[in-house]
Amino acid sequence: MTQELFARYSFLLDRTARKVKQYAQHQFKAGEFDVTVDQWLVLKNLSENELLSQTELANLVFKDHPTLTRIIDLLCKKGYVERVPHPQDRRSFQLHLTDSGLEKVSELKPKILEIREKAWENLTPKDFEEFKRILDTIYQNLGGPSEE
Amino acid sequence: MTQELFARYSFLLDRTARKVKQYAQHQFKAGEFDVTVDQWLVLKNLSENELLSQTELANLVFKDHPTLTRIIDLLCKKGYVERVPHPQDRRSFQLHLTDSGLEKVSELKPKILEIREKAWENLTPKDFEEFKRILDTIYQNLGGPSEE
DNA sequence: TACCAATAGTTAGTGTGACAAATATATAAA
DNA sequence: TTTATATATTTGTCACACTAACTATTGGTA
Repeated sequence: MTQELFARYSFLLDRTARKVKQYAQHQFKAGEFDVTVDQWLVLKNLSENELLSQTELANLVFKDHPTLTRIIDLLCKKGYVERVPHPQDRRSFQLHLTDSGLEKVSELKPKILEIREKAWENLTPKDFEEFKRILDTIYQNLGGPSEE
Repeated sequence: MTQELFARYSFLLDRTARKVKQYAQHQFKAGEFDVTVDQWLVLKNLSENELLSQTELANLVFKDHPTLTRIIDLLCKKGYVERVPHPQDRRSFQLHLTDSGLEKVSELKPKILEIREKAWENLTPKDFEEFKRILDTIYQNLGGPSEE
């Protein structure tokens, strides 16, 4: 009987994740941020780790390689990122934020933190801990690597 | 400073939702279920509510109309669902599970409940309550309708 | 040196999500 | 009745997730 509930929770999880993304995307659009939510995730990680390869970046943001290839294509087209040939390994690139990309990150960072905050109204720091613990447990139950 | 954490939680939420879907999809494929996770959600809701219109169904599963149109197209192509013209309103359809669709639902239902259960190992019923409460709060914070 | 498996990245195909716009029909107002 | 507005669904476009297949390169090994 509780079994029936499990399916329900996976539904709520999916629905909420989509809502969170959709809400952020609306705010991004309203503020004319010129990037999508996923593009922002990539930009932000690049600003925190220079000279990553695409594989390293893929592991950081938990996206697969084809998806990342396309996101980077788009960010290159927008002039925020450059693919620099790796000096030793001709198969790979070092990803590099352009000046324009750096500027974009510092411009958007505070605005996006503010947008993200909205979701957590009426919730306590203890709730965050519980939420994180449950999400991580689910992730690991399904074969994901545990958080370091 | 806690601000930085918020962005992190939205990342974990997205990552976990994708993992849950990915895990289920792998099991669906291994079991040759012949439907995707989203197609299953639609089938299941149709089995619980006969003669829905697409709009009613869209509201149940929280998908937008174009997405639902396409999922139903695929389910029709697979022979699980039929669009029956609405007797009074020529704009709309009544969605109808075929015999094959009914059979598919009863065949898959127990298997899928079992798959869903996996995510909740090491978690208590109290955790489920907390999780549901937090997810619903986030959903409502971002403008979603509250649960009835 | 020649072969071979592993790795980095890309491309193509399908399904889904969001959004805008179009079509057809229904209903209400003038 | 005519007009206006609202509703049900579809179509088109872009972005992302996942799979499979492909190219190029690397590094180990016979």
